[in-house]
Amino acid sequence: MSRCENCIIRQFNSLRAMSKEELKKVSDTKVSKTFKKGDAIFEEGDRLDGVFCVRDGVSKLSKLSSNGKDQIIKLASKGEILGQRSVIAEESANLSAIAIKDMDVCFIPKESILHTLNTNPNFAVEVLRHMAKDLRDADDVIVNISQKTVKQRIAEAFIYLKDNFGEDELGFLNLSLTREDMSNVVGTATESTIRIISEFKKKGIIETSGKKIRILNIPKLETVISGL
Amino acid sequence: MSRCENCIIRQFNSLRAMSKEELKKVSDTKVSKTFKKGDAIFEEGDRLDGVFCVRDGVSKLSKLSSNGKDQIIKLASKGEILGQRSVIAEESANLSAIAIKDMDVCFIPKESILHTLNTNPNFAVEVLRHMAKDLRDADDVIVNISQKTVKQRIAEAFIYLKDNFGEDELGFLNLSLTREDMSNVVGTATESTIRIISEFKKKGIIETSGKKIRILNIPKLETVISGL
DNA sequence: ACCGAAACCTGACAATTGTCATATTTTTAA
DNA sequence: TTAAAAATATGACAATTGTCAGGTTTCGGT
Repeated sequence: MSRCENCIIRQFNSLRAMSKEELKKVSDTKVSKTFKKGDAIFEEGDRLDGVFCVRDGVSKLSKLSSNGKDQIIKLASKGEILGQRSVIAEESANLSAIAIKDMDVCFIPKESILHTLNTNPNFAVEVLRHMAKDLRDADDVIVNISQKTVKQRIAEAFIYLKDNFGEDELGFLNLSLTREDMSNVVGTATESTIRIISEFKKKGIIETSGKKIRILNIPKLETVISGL
Repeated sequence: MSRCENCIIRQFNSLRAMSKEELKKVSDTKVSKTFKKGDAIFEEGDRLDGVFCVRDGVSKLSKLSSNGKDQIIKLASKGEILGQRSVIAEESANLSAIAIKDMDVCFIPKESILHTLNTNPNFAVEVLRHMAKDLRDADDVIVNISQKTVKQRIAEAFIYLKDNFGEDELGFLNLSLTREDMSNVVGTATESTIRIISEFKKKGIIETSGKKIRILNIPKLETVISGL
């Protein structure tokens, strides 16, 4: 089994602020796990006794609202640490984490994390910086959802998917969400998303092939986002 | 001038995790300031060279959206620390802080904060816990804004104002927002807010006297929130 | 290759929310 | 106190979005 000390993923998250010794301890207690598309890594309300470091795949972090719909708060992929907020706050999970692409993760028991937090200020500050960034992102999402139209938000979501997950050789988005997941990201009804995607197709802004989506005209997308 | 070591406000925020010595240093470098209603403590994009500890009054933290409307992300009062996120992330402020009730704050230069963060893990973890809570709150706001109607959100806002800022002897809310600020909290047009408040008045759910608002029927408000 | 389930699509309509225009009331400041 | 400015209020209407009801297509497993 691979050792954390040699793990490249580490470079992308706060674990890089751990000392050699701390990493060794983490490595000794960690457990590799895999999750298939659709599997839950954890669910809202679960007590987490550790965090999950994503080595491969993608997970959606969502929260069930009182009207029965899921709201996707974030998409997490390689390098992200899941469950950190709950472990630090010593609360049960406020979000569910469901795999939307087969995942390869390391489970790290919370003891190593909490101990390092309490003894290594570098690590604590590194985690703090990450959380500060998440918080700013959340603020931006709040503004977007409440001040932009559904069409603008969907256009933004495509740009987001391109920028964060990239495109394959043929220009198709590496990560294609179902219309329903897309709706849960932007906070709207599935039918609305379908209609707007159809409209984008008719206008030559995007193109689909099977369930893959290719962005054809970024300037037009930007125009939609700007709301003109 | 009063000393941080004796400041009661400290109990409510992460400064309580500082040692006597650290507090003394903070106290020596801090500067008391007052802001009148309408004054900006700082604005979106400002580089902050410290944080602001609120001793009295209330501030709205808001972000301007591309369509020219403000979105209020949070209302901060006694005990809150403003600007912490930006100082920690070493970024310019992502939000503006405007006083909505005359304020009495202490400005604490970032050096003391950052130095303590890097040397006192207790303090770092305490700050982390606070930020973890803010992040969860932000997640909840995202779900609320995208999945609930304007009417539900306004009803929730009244409960929020009552729970967080309390009522005076006569049962009037201690903090009354203008209709415009209320709109910017729930993310809707001012006219919509006015209409819904009128409706609540007609239904005997709330009552107004001048610019003060009194909640008359909490169960009815809860019913509105539940969406039946 | 086939079946059932899930995903996708479209129309028709209703509900919600935003915009504009215009009063009225309240607050503020000279 | 009094005039100007800001906040509140309401109507009429348009735009956006949601819901329901029916389709078709695509996909995964046997």
